[in-house]
Amino acid sequence: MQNLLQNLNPEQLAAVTLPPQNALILAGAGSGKTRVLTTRIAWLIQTGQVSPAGILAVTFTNKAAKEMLTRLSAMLPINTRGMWIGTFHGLCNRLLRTHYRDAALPQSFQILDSQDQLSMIKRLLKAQNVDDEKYPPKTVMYFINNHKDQGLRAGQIDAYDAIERKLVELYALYDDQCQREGVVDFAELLLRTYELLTRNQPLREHYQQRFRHILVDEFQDTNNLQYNWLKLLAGHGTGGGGALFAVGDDDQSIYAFRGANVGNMSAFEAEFNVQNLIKLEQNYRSHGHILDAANMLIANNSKRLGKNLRTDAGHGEQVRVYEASSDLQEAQWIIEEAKNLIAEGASRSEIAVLYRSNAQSRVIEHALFSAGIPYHVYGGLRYFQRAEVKHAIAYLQLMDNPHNDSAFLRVVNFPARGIGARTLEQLQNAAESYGISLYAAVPYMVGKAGTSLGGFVKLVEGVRFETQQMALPELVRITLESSGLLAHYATEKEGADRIENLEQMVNAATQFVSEEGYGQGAPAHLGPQADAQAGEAIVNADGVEILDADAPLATVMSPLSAFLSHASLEAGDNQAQAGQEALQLMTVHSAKGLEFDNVFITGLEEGLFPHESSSKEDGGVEEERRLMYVAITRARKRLYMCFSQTRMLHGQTRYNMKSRFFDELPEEALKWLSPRVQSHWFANKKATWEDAKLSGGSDNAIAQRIAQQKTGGSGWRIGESVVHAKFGEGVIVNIEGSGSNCRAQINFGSAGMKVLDLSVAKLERLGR
DNA sequence: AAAATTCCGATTTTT
DNA sequence: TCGGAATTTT
Repeated sequence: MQNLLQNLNPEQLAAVTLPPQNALILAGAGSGKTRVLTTRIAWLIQTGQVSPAGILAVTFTNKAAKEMLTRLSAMLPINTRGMWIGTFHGLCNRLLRTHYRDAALPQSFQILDSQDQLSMIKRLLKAQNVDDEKYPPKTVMYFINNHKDQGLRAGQIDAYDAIERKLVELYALYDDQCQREGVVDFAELLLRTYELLTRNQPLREHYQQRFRHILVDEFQDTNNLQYNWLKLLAGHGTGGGGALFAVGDDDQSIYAFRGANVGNMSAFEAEFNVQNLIKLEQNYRSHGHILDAANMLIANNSKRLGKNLRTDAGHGEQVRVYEASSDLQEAQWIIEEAKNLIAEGASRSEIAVLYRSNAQSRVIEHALFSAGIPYHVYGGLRYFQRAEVKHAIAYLQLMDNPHNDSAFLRVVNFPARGIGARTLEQLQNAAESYGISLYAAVPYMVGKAGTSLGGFVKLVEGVRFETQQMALPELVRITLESSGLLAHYATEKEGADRIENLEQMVNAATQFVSEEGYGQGAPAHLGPQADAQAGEAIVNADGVEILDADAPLATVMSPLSAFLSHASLEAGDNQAQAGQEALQLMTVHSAKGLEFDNVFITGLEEGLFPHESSSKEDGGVEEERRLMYVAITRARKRLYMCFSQTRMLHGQTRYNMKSRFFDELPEEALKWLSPRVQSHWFANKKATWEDAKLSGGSDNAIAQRIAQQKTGGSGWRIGESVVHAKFGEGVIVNIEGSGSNCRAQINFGSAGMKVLDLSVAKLERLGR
């Protein structure tokens, strides 16, 4: 215990040892948030205030859940099994598996990832003869998901026009189809669980009484459904529920675009009558100048809960700012500085290059590649998303639940076995008219189609039978073999990597079996294991028996089902990073939660960061500012910021102004590395030749770029910075016509793009 | 059924 | 511009 609370600062200590009441912890970046969360759990258990089974800890990502578990088992001598620590989706999965009958799901329901969901919607639109120009599949998907995230079923939506009515209809049809197939999408996991607990009083009360302490990480990222889900479990308004301990940072709320509602923080404070609000403002990560920059920037946001980070570390070095003339040159500069850092002894993995959008990585990657510096890009395809792996998973899914049409269609003719588009169309019609799955419709097919499809069914059934008594890894191996996938890729030229990925799956299954505590030899197909310790049986007043969805999962899921859930809910690592020392390239979003000694924030230009589409939605710029805040607070020792006067985007050269965020940073914390007086025209001219050299451009390319420096005889040049009395600072993007008919297209940033007559408009040159 | 061609979209992302 | 998905050609 002494150990546990050692070295906590007063605020952290206060948070950890709060009485069992609702609490809101405002945890600034680098303030030891995870430490507080895990120490709180350990303290509650060690002081005997709660048993491990009374703990529910919820996170958003598997990574965060895993980290919490790891830290906890280091702190506590006891088994962490009894605690419920996981993601919203993972916990819902567990609840639904246990109470599948009450939730009206088949025991081996399967989880659709976003890809599967989209393809299912496409299929639905086709079957319904819906014009996909008028109702793009993506739009339908967003409509469905957004409403599920709000807790709304199709029947609960008020539609005001024909289009909305159609979307509602499609939503209902989609849900029907999912139900027929026995599949659920990600949002459905949450909504189903919410509805289950709302509807079923004994179940609800059982879990409300069980979970004495509910702890939530990254609370600012919760959407409305998640908030209501927590409210329900915490027994809000019933008096009988547990205490909700929410940890979050409103200044790091950067996921509004996927439904996160920062307002949940203040809603929680008000609705749960929170008496315990603790701010963690002591930062253990960054040097002073970096924190000053972050603090001053974020102060420009309104509606904050209010927080100011402080550090005991000194000022440290200033933030280095660089203005490049082109995106190529920006990349070149980054590489020079990175080389210097490495020469000074910095480890490559302690250098991060952050950007607002993925498209920006290309130029930087190219430059790094040319310079021979190893790098790692975050956010590529994850293991379980790879085509070949998804194919293998589809075969496994069919063995566990043959009515999953997505899985059926994915592999019915892969590897090719002569089942073409016509055959499948017939099959889909049959399935449609009988209201059954494709698999179930196969017996209705006659002739050649019947034979070929029947062969496929026999294949699936055959493997299923053959593997009945096998353990999971063995089952996976046989499936890879019998499906013909291995043989198929063996004939492909580029198949070696794919085969390796497939073989990797046997290892993944082996690892899964040992980590999840399945008896090594347990048959993969078998349902809840007889020898596994059963969950505690509860009988309510009406004599209804409730089985607690307790660990281990083996009590409620067959190893195969569990493995398939795992594959859907945890898509796995992004590519084989080879573990070598490499520069870290990623978007600002994916950098959240990480920290590095040295950080580059790149592309700090109006239109890019803040992104132009953010200025259209209200609160958009404030969210971009929070994003910038996240970016700045990633850095421990050294922070670089850069921007470029010209940039190639979607095949066109764009002329951007420097980001407004520079004006919101303390000048004394910045060190400008590039001369700021240089005119755009001169810089562009220079850029033209430098870029030509960098990219090895031909004379033709050089001439083309120089041709862009046309003036229209107006005295103004493209790329030049100007000031207009009304619109403020801008950059000339294009010049049309000549003489008295000469008009210039000018990007005034937040004031928008304007076309001005140069003989009329009063413009001044900007000597920056 | 594979190969070639056209078309489309383009912020951010986890489950 | 460029990568992927959809469509058409061989």
